[in-house]
Amino acid sequence: MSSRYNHREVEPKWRERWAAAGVDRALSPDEAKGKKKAYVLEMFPYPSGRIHVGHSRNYTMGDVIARFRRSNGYNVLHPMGWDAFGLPAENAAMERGIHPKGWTYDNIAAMREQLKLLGLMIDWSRELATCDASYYKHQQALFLAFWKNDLVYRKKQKVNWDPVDNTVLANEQVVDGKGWRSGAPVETRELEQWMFKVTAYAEDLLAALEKLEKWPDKVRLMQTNWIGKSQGAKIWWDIAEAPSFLPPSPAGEPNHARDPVEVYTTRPDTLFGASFLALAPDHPLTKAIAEHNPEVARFIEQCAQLGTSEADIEKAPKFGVDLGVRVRHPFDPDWILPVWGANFVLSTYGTGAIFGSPAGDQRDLDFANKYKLPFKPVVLPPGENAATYKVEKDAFTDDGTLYNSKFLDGLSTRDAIKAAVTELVKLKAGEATTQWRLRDWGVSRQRYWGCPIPAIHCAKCGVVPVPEKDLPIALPEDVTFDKDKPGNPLDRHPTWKHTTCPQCDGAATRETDTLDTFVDSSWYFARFTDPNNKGAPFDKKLASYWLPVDQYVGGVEHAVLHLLYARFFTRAMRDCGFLDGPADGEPFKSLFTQGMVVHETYKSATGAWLLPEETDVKDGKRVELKSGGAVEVGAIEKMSKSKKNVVDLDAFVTDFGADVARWFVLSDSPPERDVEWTASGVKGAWGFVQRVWTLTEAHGRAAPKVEDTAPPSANEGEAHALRQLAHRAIESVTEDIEHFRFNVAVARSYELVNAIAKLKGDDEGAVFARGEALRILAQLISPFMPHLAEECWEKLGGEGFVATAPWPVADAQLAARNVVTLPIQVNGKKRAEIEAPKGAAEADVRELALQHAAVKAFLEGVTVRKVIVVADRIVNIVAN
RNA sequence: GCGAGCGUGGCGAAACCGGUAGACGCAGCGGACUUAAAAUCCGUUCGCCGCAAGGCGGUGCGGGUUCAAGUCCCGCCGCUCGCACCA
Repeated sequence: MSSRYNHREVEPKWRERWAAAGVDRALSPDEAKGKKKAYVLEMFPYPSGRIHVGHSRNYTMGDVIARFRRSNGYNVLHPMGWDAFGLPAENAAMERGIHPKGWTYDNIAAMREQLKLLGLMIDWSRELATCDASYYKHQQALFLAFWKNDLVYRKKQKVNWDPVDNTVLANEQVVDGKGWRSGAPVETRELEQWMFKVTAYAEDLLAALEKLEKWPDKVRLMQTNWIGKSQGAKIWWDIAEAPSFLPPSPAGEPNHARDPVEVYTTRPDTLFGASFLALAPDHPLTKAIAEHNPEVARFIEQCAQLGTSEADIEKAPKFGVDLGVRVRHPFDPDWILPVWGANFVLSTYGTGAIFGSPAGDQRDLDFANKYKLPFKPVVLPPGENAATYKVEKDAFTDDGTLYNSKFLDGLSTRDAIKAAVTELVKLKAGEATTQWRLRDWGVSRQRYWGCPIPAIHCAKCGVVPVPEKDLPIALPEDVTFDKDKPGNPLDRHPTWKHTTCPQCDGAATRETDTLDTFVDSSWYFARFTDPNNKGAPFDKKLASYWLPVDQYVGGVEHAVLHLLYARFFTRAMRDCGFLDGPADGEPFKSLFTQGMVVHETYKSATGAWLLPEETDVKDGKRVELKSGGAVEVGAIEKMSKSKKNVVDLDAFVTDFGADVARWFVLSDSPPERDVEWTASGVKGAWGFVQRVWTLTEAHGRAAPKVEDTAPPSANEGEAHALRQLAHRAIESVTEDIEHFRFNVAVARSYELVNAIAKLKGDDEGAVFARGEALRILAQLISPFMPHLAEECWEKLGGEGFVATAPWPVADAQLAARNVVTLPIQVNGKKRAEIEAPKGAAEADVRELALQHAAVKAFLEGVTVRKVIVVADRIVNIVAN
């Protein structure tokens, strides 16, 4: 009689045995002589509290790859750590009076235990947390090195300011232009901020994308667009008229009343369609006028309330104000245009000033229509007539032929751009220029729970770096988070910031800004190569051995910022002498962006979110367990704590086991797409686990070894068919894992199990074929369900761990398909099937197809015009 | 608003480089076993017409290219992600 598979005993047993045998450990380069290395990494988690099954997908995918590589003889590095600085810890501190440090470390302890339950093959000896001084000490050293190498500077930047809470707001803390806690309208303030010179590498960050062949095209495209290299022109517009209040200044000094306004455009060809100039609200000229013109001042104020989020600014209705300045058209001194301030002009791109050419740009058109500014079209779309073509509500932004444009008339868009630039250069009114959308990275945060910036402000010496011997600059722990004492706790700490200047020994203050948490995650993958190094961020040799990360797995939401910053950091670390490799500066050789786990959301009668386990289905309706009241079933959304649509990992593993969770999140949906967590899916995975175990146990004897010769009866009839299928499964699953088609690998495993169950009989051949297939099955599922696979492996008399056994190799002869089924189409519609030997000659196949009775019926009365034979695939007969 | 992606049965999906649409799983239906249920096993399941053989239609919508389109091109619709201080 077969016993039920008991995951509660089996799973912890194997985890203990793996740990005792050190299966999870990465070998040192010396120990691993002769082995290839594989560095597999999942984006490390923020320790937000507890792990739910949604998180597990990302780590399971990485684990499948890590285990697969281990089985294929690689020296595998698969580490885990914590992205432990950040806002939620401070929010928890404010809301619940807990210290961010205690909250964070408690969460880490809980989540570590949960992750261990999953049976991930992780080298826990390399665990790190970015909030440890032992980690951020080295980050401060990197900051100082970047500073020394001219990759760090200070600059004024706009921030969202909450005037009630007296604090800087993150974009996500601005809701409808108001602070999320105070509800006060947001103001924009300028603060002196620390910047990383990412743009120093703009050209290389762009060019190198082409070589990242194992990154998804969509991510490369998003990065390309983000970097946004564009060719265009700067144009200088002479001022014809300016308000008299703009103060005059001596020659040679900047003067808003006299200096031309510089504009950047990618479309100088549309200059004759210019209707106005528009400046950003924080353009120097706009600001200078606002000092004397209340209407312009109000305009700036209104813009400030939009916050700093580009999405919010661009979604807002367009508005502007006439600045009272008039400029001359570069191609016609008598043509005078108005200068406006406009909310849709971004100060962070180009020169913060544009010329509006309404017929050729939708935003310019909307603006011109709103303020009744006259304009005319200058680009004629292909196929349109100049006499009748009109632009009213829809701008034409594509290429066409120039008209209404004097010397540019008749030229194509492309030629006209060149001609216009040539003319601008001749008139000394402009020049060709390359523009980037990419900006330098502002890393200052006015927050407590982050890495302190190692700088000192001295009244005499200015801003001075902290000497390296004084690192780490550690966060003080005695801080308060009272709601009524707002601002940065570091800044208001009574003693922490007071120090002496390392240069003049005079009284000085520490920098109280901390680093953006994106900095923490920009180099952690390098630290993992040598996580316990006390004297340096990491050893050069170890980093060169392990880097780049061979397989990086994470959410597509990081497609731009995190990945770009990490690419910048690797280059910067290399150029500052920390890294020898990878020479191309690319940290991640292969990238996979996985989909999320989504789940239905539930709301009680009172409108409160409910956990799935707080509800049940009764008579086809979902009800609240506690009250019996009706539950409103909401949208299927990404599992998140706030909507409570989460399934906690501990409880699930207790009920069903880690293997069921792992199998489920990889089944059904392709890894890059979202997967919905459902009870029926769990049931399916559970049933599969039981079935594999039942079949293995029922077999009741050791499986043949790889080197054993099959008895002749195993190569006949059904036994032979099972052997073929098993060896084809090896080929397929191996390919599927290589290409991240985990859901297909799962389907192949089902097919194999179905075939094993189907083969009856206890003769020598059947026993051999079944034993062999079960052994192969245990190996093929071992990266997905490692605990079950070990138990089966042991039952089948396998030596050692299945986790360290060499990956099975398909017998090419058994896996080969000698006969193929070819569909025969007549005029593209399938009419028959024929069987033909693989690689059969085209003429033979053609003949077979034409002679087929069913085909002949369709060819009666028509002439065969053409017969297309695609070898081993299809035959299509064209006839009429 | 801008940039990117996705859309296939009742449901999750598969389909390699343009070559049999629906593998595999879930759910359903029919049956076997059983006092009964659960579990298990066997069969069946895209729609329409047909006793059947078979035929016709079908991959969000509308066009196009091709001997052949889920796959390529153009235009829509819907959803998801990112937009620089969430991580």
